[in-house]
Amino acid sequence: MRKSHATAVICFFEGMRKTYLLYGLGLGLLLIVLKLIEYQFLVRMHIFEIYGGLIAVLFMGIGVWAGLKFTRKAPAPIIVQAPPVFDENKIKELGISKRELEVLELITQGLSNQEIADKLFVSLNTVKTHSARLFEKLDVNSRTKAINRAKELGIL
Amino acid sequence: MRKSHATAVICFFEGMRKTYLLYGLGLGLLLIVLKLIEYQFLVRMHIFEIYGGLIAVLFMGIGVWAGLKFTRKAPAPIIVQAPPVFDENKIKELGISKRELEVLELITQGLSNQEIADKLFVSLNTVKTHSARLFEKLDVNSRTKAINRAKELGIL
DNA sequence: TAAAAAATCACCCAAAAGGATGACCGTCCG
DNA sequence: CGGACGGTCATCCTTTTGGGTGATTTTTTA
Repeated sequence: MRKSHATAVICFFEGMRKTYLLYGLGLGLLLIVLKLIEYQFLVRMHIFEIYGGLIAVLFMGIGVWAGLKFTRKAPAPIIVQAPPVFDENKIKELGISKRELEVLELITQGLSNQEIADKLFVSLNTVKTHSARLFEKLDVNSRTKAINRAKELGIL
Repeated sequence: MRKSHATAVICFFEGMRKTYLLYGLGLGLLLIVLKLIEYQFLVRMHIFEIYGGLIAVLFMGIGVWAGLKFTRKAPAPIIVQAPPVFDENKIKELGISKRELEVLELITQGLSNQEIADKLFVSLNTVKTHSARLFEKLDVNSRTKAINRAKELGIL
């Protein structure tokens, strides 16, 4: 399913800055050069192997370089410690209800849905619907992501 | 003239371990396939562009993948010294290995096992065994509890 | 160099979590 | 009154996690 390497590669290239367009342009130029070579020498001489080999070597090199370059951990992780501002506005903004907030807090405490259900004296199904709506509002799809999201938003 | 391809492949994979010969073989097969395509369809039809583009994309992808894969292998002892963020004592005390620690961190970042597997270039099963041992060592039974436990211990 | 530890992957199974939908019941408000 | 909203619960189904076991390979270490 989502196991493909392509996924990983795509992920790495997400969120790049404009400057990296230069690299794209570089590649484009490279292609043009290759084009010239192709039509002026290689193709006419029927040595596709060299042409293909060149491209292969070249782009593999580029791939290695680019892959390494863009995945090097950002030396400056910036200040991840976000403002711990307890923000009630965001809660309202996202339309999170009281009960949902309770569930969120218990989730961040590491409780399972069943444990939450026991603690709040409601059924497991109820907790599931609360958490489902919560995830929707927080725009996440798992409790671990919800935990981080809650911290991001300054909730809890 | 498939030698030029082979040369590149050999150069790139020099100094690697035996098992990685498999990758070489894979590339070899790929080349053969390309060869067939070349002679049977593309060249005859004068669409070098597609052929070249294919090779470019393919090998760039391979380059990115290979570059990442094989550089992750190289453990950087330098990095280990850098972040004194971790509480090394407790980590050793609990017998948590390096890889397990990596998994733990990614878990705390809210990633699913599949996402972790993609990021570390290992299989889902491997991530599962890592996390299983991790949970055992942390004395928890879920990832959300592991997150809190990690914070308690001052890990991460 | 031999033994131990770490890392990798696989298969099985059970439990938990997640997604979608529908329903019922209060309360509050226009 | 009649919606709208929040809370409750349910069913069905899929995906993800967690737990257990076994195996191979690589790396570290004694």
